[in-house]
Amino acid sequence: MELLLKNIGRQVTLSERDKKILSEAFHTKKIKRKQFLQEAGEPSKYLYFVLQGCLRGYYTDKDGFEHVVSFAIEDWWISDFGFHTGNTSIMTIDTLEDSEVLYIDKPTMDKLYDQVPQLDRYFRIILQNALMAQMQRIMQINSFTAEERYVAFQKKYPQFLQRIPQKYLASFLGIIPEFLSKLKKQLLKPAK
Amino acid sequence: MELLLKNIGRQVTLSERDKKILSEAFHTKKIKRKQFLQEAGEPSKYLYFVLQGCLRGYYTDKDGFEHVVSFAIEDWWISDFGFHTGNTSIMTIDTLEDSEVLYIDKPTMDKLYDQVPQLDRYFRIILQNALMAQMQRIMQINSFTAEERYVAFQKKYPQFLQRIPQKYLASFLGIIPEFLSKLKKQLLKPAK
DNA sequence: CGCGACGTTGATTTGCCTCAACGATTGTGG
DNA sequence: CCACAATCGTTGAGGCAAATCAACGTCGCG
Repeated sequence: MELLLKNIGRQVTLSERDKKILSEAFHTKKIKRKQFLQEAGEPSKYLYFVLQGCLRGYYTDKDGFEHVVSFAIEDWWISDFGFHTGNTSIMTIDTLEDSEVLYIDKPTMDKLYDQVPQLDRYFRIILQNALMAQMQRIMQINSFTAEERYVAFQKKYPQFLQRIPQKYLASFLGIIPEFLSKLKKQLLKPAK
Repeated sequence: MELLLKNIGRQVTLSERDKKILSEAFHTKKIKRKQFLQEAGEPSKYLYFVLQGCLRGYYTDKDGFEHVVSFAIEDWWISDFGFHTGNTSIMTIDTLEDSEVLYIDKPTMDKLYDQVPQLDRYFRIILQNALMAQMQRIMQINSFTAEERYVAFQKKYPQFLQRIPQKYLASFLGIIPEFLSKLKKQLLKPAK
C-alpha cells in the first residue's frame, strides 16, 4: 500500500484522511505464476496496481491469436480499458511471475473519486502519460521496421528483457516469435 | 463557446461562475484552409477545440514521411500529445477546411485546473475515451488487414469520408495512397 | 488554356508470415 | 534424481500483403 500512496504522492498531495480512505478502498491479492486475474468477455471488474511481480495484458482476435498489449511490473497500473467506462472487458490479464497486486472494483472507485477529488487529477495525469506512450507506440508501428522496434524496446525497457518470454515480447512488438528469433540472429552478426 | 460548455456539461456540472471563468480562458481563432495551427519542433503551446471546420494532426518521421494521427471536426479536441506534459511538439496541426477553433495555452490551462476542479474530472473522462480509441486503433493495426481497416473506418466515421482527401485517409490507415486506390477498386468488383 | 496536385493502374520488390522440422529448456511424476 | 513430455526458441523453404517506382488520366485553379 505504501508503494501506491508514494506513487500518487508524486503527482498530488494527499492528506492523512485521504490516505486512510485509499487504504481502505484497495485490497491486496497474491497470485501464483500463470494465473488469470481477469478474462476477456467478463465485465471489466477491477483496476490493478502491481506491488510485486510481472503481469501481462492481452486480447484474443477473431482468428484466435493472442496479442500482448501491455506488461506491468512493480509500481505500474494495469487494467482493461473498458474498466473506466464499465464495458465488458476485451483484455485478459495473467501473471508471468508470482505476484502481489492491489485491486479495486468500479463502484468503490467511483465513490473514491468523489471522496478524494485529488484522484481525478492524479488519474488525469496518469492517463495523459499513458496516452502519450500509446501514441509513441503507434508512431513506432507506422515508421519503424520490426528490427528497429526491437532495438528501441531493448533501450527503453531493459528491465523487461530478462523477465518476459520471447514469444510474449514478439507479440508485444507485433511480430511472430519465429521472426523475432531471426531478427536477433541478424543483429548479432553484422558486428563486422 | 456554447459548444464547448455544452460538451463539458455532458460529463460534469458547471456553475455559472465556472462557465464565466472558462469563457474568459479560451480565445477564438478563425483560420483559412491549408494553414498551420502548430508546427512540429516548436514548444507545444496550445490545446484546441474545434467549433467549425476540419483539422488534421500528423507527424513527420525520420525519412521525411508524414503520418496522419488524427482528424478533428466540430465538437472535438485536438492537440499535440506533448501539450499536457509541456514537451516540444512532435505533431503538426493544419486545416483541411476554413475553420474556427477555441484555443488555450498551457499556463492558463494549469490555472484553470485549480480554479475549476471539475475540469480534472472532465479531462480524466475525455482521456479515458481517447485511450480506449487509441487502444482500438492498435488492435486494428495488429489484427486487421488494410482492407478491413478501411471498411471499419467507413462504418465508424462516414462523416469524414467526404471531407478528407484520400491521401490523408490512406496515411491515417497506415498505408500509401496507391494501395488504398487498389483496395477501393477491389471492393467494388466482388459484388457478384 | 496550362500547370500542379491528386488519384489510378501496372510491374516489380520486400518485410514479414506460414508451415514444418528440429534442438534446448523446463517441469513433472515415478 | 532421472525420464519423458511439453513448451519454448531456432532455422529454413516458400508465399502473400503491402511498398516502391514509374507512367498516365483528371480535376481545380491562377
